[in-house]
Amino acid sequence: MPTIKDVATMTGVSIATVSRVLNNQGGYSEETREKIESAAREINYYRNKMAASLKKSSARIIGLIMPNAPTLFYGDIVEGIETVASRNNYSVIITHAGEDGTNLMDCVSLMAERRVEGLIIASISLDEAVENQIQNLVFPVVLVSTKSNSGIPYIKVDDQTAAYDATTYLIKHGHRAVAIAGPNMQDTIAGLPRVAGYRQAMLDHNLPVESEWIHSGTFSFESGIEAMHAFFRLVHRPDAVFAVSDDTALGIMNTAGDLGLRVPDDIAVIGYDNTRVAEMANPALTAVSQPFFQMGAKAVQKLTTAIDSGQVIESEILKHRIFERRSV
Amino acid sequence: MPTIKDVATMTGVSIATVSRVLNNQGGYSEETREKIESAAREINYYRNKMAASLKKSSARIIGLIMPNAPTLFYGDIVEGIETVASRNNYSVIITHAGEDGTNLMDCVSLMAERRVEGLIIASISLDEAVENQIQNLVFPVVLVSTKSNSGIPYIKVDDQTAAYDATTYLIKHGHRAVAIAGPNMQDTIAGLPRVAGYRQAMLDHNLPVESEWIHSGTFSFESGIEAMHAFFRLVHRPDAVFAVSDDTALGIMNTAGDLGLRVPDDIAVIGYDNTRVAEMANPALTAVSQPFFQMGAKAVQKLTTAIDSGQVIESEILKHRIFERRSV
DNA sequence: TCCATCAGCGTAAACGTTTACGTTGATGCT
DNA sequence: AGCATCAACGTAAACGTTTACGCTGATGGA
Repeated sequence: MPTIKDVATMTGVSIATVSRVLNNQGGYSEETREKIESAAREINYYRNKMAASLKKSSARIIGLIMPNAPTLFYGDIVEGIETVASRNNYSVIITHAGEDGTNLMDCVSLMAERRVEGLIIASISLDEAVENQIQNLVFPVVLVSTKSNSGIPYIKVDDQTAAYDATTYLIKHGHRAVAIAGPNMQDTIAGLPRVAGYRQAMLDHNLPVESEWIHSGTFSFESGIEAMHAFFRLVHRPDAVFAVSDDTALGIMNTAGDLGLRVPDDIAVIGYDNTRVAEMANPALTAVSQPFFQMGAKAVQKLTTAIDSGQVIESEILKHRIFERRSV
Repeated sequence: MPTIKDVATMTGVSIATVSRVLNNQGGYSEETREKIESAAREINYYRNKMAASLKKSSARIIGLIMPNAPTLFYGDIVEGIETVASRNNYSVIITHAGEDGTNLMDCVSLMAERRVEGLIIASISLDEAVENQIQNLVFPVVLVSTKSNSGIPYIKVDDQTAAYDATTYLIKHGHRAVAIAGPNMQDTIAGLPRVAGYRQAMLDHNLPVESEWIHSGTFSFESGIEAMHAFFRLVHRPDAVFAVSDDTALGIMNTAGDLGLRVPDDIAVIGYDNTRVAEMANPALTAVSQPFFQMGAKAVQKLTTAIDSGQVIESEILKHRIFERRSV
């Protein structure tokens, strides 16, 4: 590939001058600028950012580590990140850490080797080894839609109060036997807090919760199907369910339909995430939202200001919101 | 950040030796390897891939350019790409080219400056300027879910025969008044070919097509809603519709329900894409599939073999398939 | 006329690696 | 003893930039 040296010899100037016009730094005549620019165009010259980054020790790359889970909000979060990244002249490089983040340490190391200037880890819960590794990094890291208990900053909604609000919403609409479907009980970030919020809401409204009303799962569509079948068999059948994801909510709604129950008349359901399928469901799904795009955007903003200022990043709880549609 | 030189002075060897053990190249004793490795760990050394890439003039990065369109298959295609990329020790760097690829030239330039070794452009149609730019690139480029008429290789399904098969499927199931909903008539890649396939299928089965049965749109959910309302008002109302995307299909199904029509009894619908929502729809949506994950995976495979061999990439038509569910 | 100033440009070092090539000492063989 | 061989390492150049610093000639002012 052509280098700066090629265009320098073509135009009879030094590489320093070429570099200067390529970076609009001034210190050259209008005439030489035109010569250089047309020469560069002619030989199809593209500057080598790797070399520049090496010299400046600033690669203008931010890293993104995602789980392999086939989630519908994947695109939103990536777009949020990439949008504000590119606006600040950063490129983003993306990796997957396996279904449950098995591969996370390697991903972090890779990012360090690539000399990213900031790192975002989305929707993966960290074990102690990774937390240690991250503490020793020289660039800022921020978690999105997950959290840490060792000081690594994160951006997420408050799962517990979001869950609290969701079930309270059901209660306010007259439901007394409300169930929860889909939470992974091993998941201390998105699982347990949501059932805790659910429990608290029931408690605060003096409603009993039967143990069969808590049907755990994996946040998946299938979890919703299983849960609904289980609920259906109950003698004291719930009349509303808080699904811990939109996928799960659709599973609930579909099998409710198969079972001859009408949503929301026979059974109300509220979802979680407010992905694009929520409005496409039938009936349209009422859901509490996680603002994925905004989360990604905010993560990059925090990262860039941290990079520029050297200041440490503060965690932030984003406010959720219930999007009322027609499933309750 | 610590460099190779730091660990060299720490252990009393030269940087060449450090480099050798870091790359498992042999030519050192077991003793020094251990010294070096533990020293590296101690000072938290990460090799600088940018510097290495500069020297080796191989960055092991492949570029991915996506549209900004909020599509549900975004995640699948990215995962397909990243999975086989990382398996081959490539990182992937991702950019968005705006809603309709407005920004595409800049994106390509950025990729060239970052010295990607291969480039994937997904789901964006190229204008002449970009095609020219791409022709002059020194690294291989492959298009995914879009095509080119100037020799740039692509991977996609055959939209026209896929559309043909979809409407034939409806016809075989006894429908005679089949409509098409959602195609963008400006889109010569995903729009026109699909209505052409639709028309051909109708023609081959001696079925008349009324002009009102072709309801154009933007592949969106809303397009489906509009189309269904329009169909409903017709005196000769269609009894089946081929939706040009799953989103559109859901729009059709939902408003059909609102209008008191039952799917598939009163009106059958077949989707396109077979995204994850297809199985989550109610009733589950029969759809012709685009294998997004596989498309991404295949793109990277072609890219890596092209990089290694220098050979030119051949376009490939992936076979679509109809996933039969319950909407027809 | 002389000097200061400055636009316009060149020189060279540095960024952190990789790697061709050279060097050293030990070992084995005759 | 003499030599070849080889394991184990060091030296230094190179990759393509950026940038501090220095230089030159023209210009203007006194």
